[in-house]
Amino acid sequence: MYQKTSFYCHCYGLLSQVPAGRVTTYKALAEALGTKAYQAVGRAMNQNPNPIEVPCHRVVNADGRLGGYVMGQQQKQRLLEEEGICIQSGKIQDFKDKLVIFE
DNA sequence: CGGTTGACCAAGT
DNA sequence: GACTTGGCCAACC
Repeated sequence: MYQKTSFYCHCYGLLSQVPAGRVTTYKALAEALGTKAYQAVGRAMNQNPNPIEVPCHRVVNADGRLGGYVMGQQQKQRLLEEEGICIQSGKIQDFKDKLVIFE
């Protein structure tokens, strides 16, 4: 499993809790981890050791933008739309409505 | 152990 | 709307 760091492990764990058709933000993940290392969360996704088990394409910026993606935002956007998320000009529509917060 | 980096965030210009 | 500045924190060198 993920034994790189508990930090990364948490990110993947939380992310795996996000159902299809929903999205989360780097901020939400970091906050759920009890930290403010938003960038660190993004780093974990970039290092993404297992893009299969971890739907990193469901993670977006706090503004509702797609942010980045290993395969490019184009691919990320397409994947999200496939799950029922509407995106326009690289921004998610009804972003807050689809946003998932970890409690 | 100090400095740089980064799929970020927020506020200011 | 775009760009700049400051801040945050883990990972890397």
